[in-house]
Amino acid sequence: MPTLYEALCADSEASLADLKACFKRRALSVHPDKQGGSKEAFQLVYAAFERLSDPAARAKYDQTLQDRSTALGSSGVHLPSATRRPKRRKRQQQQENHKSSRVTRSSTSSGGIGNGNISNKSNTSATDISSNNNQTSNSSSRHSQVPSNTQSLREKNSLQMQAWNKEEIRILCRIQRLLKQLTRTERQQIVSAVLSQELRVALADWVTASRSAQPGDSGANKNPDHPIRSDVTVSKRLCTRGSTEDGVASCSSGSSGISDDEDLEQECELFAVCDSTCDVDLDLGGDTPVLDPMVLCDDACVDDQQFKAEGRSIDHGSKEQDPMPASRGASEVKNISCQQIGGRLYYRASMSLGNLNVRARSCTDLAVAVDHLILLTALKRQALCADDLPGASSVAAKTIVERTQLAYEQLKKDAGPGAFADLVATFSLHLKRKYWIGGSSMYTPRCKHLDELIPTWRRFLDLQRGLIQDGSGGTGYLNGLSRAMSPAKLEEHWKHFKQIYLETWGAVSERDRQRQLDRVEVMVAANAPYREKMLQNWNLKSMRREERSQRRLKRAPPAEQAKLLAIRWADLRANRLLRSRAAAARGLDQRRRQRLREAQLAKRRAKAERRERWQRMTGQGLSMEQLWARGE
DNA sequence: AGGAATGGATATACCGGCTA
DNA sequence: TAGCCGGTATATCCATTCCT
Repeated sequence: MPTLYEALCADSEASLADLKACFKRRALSVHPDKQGGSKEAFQLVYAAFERLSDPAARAKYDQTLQDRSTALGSSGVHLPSATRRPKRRKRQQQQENHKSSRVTRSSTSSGGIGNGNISNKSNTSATDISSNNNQTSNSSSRHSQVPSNTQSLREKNSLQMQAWNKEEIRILCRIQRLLKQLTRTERQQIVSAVLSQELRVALADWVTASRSAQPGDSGANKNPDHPIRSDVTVSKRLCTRGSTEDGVASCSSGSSGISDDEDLEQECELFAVCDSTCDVDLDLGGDTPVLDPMVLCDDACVDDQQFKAEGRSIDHGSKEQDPMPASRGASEVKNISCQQIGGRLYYRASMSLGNLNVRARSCTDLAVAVDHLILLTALKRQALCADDLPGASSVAAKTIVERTQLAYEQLKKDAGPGAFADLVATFSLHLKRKYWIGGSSMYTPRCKHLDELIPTWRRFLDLQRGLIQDGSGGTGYLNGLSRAMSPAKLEEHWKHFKQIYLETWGAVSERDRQRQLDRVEVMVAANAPYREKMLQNWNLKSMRREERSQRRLKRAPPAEQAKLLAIRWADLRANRLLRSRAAAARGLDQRRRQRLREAQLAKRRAKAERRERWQRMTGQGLSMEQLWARGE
C-alpha cells in the first residue's frame, strides 16, 4: 500500500506549493480521460492531496506513519517528515505554530467543540490542529494517557463485575434505566434522597465497568484512539451541554463548554450519580475509573442538533471516515464533472460546503479544471477548519457561514486576482424538504459573489435552528412530525421556509419568483399522498405515545420505584454480608476440626507404637531398662 | 439488537437558453 | 452557432430513526 506521499509522487518534506504542483502533475496523468488513467488512481491522488494539504491532517498522518515505522522497525521503512523533519520544514512548522498560536489560543482554551465536531473527509478538526500545534496542551496529554490505562482498568472493572451477583446487576440496571428517564433535577433529587452512599458508588462502578468491560458493546466507543469513554474532555462537554439545557448553573462560562478549571471536572464526574451536597467525600479519584456521565445523563442533553443546524455534521467517532468516497456521475471523478458538447469535452470543478454548492466555470482544459479544484479544496479546508485564517479569533464560535466567508476572503488574497478571476465561481444553496416536495431539491439562484448569498444562508440557518428548538430533532421535517412537532407547527415552518425561498428568487425577477412558486406548488401537490401517509403514521404514533404515558402514570412514581430498588439492594447487601460472615465462621470451624483430627491421629499413632514396643519386649522376656539400653 | 426506512448532504449529468 | 452558464434531476452516501 503506497503512502499518500507516494501516491502524489511528492517528497515527505514538500511544501504546500510543492504538493499543489505534484497533485496537478499526477491528476493530469491519472485522470480517466488520459492514457492509462483510472478513476481509482485519480481518487487516490485527490484523497492524498486533500489530506496532505491540510497541515493538521498532514501532521496526524505523519505521526501515524512514524508510529507504524517504529512498530515495524526503522529499517526499510519510508519515514515521513515527522520522523526526521529537516530543519527547513521544522522552521516552517515553528513559524506556522507561532502564527496560529495567537489565533488558536482562544479557541483552544474555550474547547473548540464546534470545530472538534466538524466532519471533514480528510479527518481534520480544529481540535486536532490545536493539539498538534500545541504539544503541551492538556487535552493532547490526556488523550495520550487514555490507552495506557485501559487494560488495567478493564481488568479491574471485570473483577468488579464478577463481584456482583445477577440480582444485584439487575437492580443496578434498573436504577440506571430509571435515572436515564428523568430530568437532571429530578435525578439529583432522587439520587441524594433515596440512594445510599454505598449504592451510588456501586452504581458508578457498575456504569464504568459495564462500559469498559464490554468493548464490543454498541454503547462503547469503537474508535481505537479512545477505547473507552474516559476522556474527560468529552465528559465535560456532555455535562456542560446537559446542565445548560436543564437550566442548572452552567459548568462553563463559554458556549463551547470546555473550560480549564478542575472543579468543573470533579463536578461533572460526580453529578451523574452523586449529589454534590453529600457530606461524605466519594472516593472517585485515585484509582477509581473516571465515571462516564453520559450514561446517566439525559440523552437529550447532547445538543448535537445545534451543530447540525449550522451545516456541520457530527463526528461521533464510531465510524471510520472513508478516505476515498465513491465518485458519482459519468466522469467517475470526484469533484470534476465532465460533459461532451459538440465533440469536445468540458470539465467543471465543484465543491459542497454544508448546503452551499460552489461551482467553477467549465473549461476544455483539464489542467485548468484541476487548478480550480485546488482552489476549491483550499476553500473547503479553510471553511471547515478556519483556525489557520488570519484574524479568525474565536473562530470555533463562528458559524459555518462566517467561517466560509472568512475562507472566501482568504482565498481571494491567496490565489491572487488572476487565478481567482479565472475560477468564476458561482454559489447556490441546495435545500431539501422531503415531507413537502419529496425527493426534489429547492435551490437558490446562482450568485457570482458569496456575499450576495450570505444573508439568505443566514435566514435559512436561523429557520432551521428555530425548527430544532421546536423539538424536531433537527433531522428534518418528517422526523420532526413523527416526534415532537405538531402538523400545524410544521406547516407554519414550511410557509416561512417557502417565503424566504421565494423572496430569494423574487430578488432576481418577479418572473423567476412566479416560476419557482409554480414549481414548488406542483411538487407539493405531487407529494400529497406521501404526506397523507406520514400524517396517518403520526396519528398512530401519537395515540401510542398517549397510551404509554397513561400506563406510566399508573405506575409508581420514579422516586418510589428508586426507593424500592434501593431497599432491595440494601437487603441483598445485608444478606450477602451475613452469608459471608457465616462462611467465614464455617471456615474457622473447619480449621479447628482439622487440627483436632490431626492431634487425634498423632495420639493414635503414638499409642500404636507403644503397643508394638510392649509386645516386642514381652515376647523376648526383656525388661524396660534392657530395652532402652539396646536403643530401641 | 439489528435490519429497514428515512431524509439531508453531496456530487454530477443533462438540458435549455443566452451571448459573442 | 459554438461556447458557456444556470437550472434541474438524480444517484449515492451516510447518520439517524423506526420497527420488528
